[in-house]
Amino acid sequence: MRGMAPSVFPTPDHDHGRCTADALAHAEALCEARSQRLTPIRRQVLEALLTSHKPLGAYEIIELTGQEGARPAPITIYRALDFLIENGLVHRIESRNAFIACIHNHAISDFVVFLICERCGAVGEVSSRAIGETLSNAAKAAGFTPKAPVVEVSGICAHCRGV
Amino acid sequence: MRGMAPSVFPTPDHDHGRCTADALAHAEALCEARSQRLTPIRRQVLEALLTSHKPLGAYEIIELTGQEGARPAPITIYRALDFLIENGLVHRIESRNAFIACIHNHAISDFVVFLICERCGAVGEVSSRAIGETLSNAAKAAGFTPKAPVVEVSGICAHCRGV
DNA sequence: GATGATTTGCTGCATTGCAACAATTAGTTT
DNA sequence: AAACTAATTGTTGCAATGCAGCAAATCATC
Repeated sequence: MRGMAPSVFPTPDHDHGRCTADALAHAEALCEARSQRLTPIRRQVLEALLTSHKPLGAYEIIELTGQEGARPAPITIYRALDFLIENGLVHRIESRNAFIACIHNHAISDFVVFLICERCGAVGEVSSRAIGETLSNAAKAAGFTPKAPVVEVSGICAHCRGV
Repeated sequence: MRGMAPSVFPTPDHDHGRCTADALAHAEALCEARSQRLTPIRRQVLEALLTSHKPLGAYEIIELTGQEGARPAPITIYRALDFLIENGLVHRIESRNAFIACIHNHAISDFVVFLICERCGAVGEVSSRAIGETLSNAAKAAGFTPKAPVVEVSGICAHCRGV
């Protein structure tokens, strides 16, 4: 079910618990395979992001992870985020200074476009080979060797536009 | 030598004074046409960006504009930047928290790709209809109504790769 | 020059992000 | 199990980015 037409936006009625659980399982498997440690803190940060399904600022994550009195320091969250981003489990949304869990199973190098709804804050994730190639060609035409493209598009999602 | 394929990266040997002067003249004409005021501060900020030809942080601009003892407050620079961005004279590079003068004469709505050299910091500006359309189509396929795409590509420019 | 709108100055502060070192924990070896 | 090494987390502190709110100055128009 995954692969050909990946769900771009998570529909409001999707099985959220399931999708969170799946993503967590995937994260565990991936860390296992790489001999990386998905420690409690890292797991909590990932869970917070998966649960929200929207981009969260680092300080919002602090709120969400430290319920029981003691809340983690900012640097703790940033370190967990660094780990998750390096392992392709989380993306950083540059235009928002925020972070979002990746619900696709793509490689870190895969080309990704983020569609960010200005109204509800939802983020759609499109992985388009066509765009990647077009972009890559344009870069090369300018003598530029591309590395990590950041493509973030603001707009209004189908749901908010009132389908 | 230039012209049809618009200069993506400013070559290191281009007539810098000329290009700065041209851009300033264009900015003046544009503000005039719109009954907007290109005040001294706004002009100084634009000049600083044009002179550097690289993305500058807001606080770098403060350094560059306040030589004679009194340096402008951050908010002053941010306000000038807001004005310049609204009028399409300056772009914000989200992935760097930095700003760069626009040396093309495109409309605000035009689609622009920034090629950011990781080594020398130079920024190339490509305006590609093909990319714009591909992106727009992908967004629409997801039921998304796009507004302002941010496309920023890190990499190594031709000059630094040692042409 | 009085009036209203725009711009700038000023004070203060919120947000984002990380450095540096100590303490702890996990994993490995003897 | 004790010792050792590497990775992770805690703590303190702070740098960088960005803006709110109000007062003062400037501009445009009548």
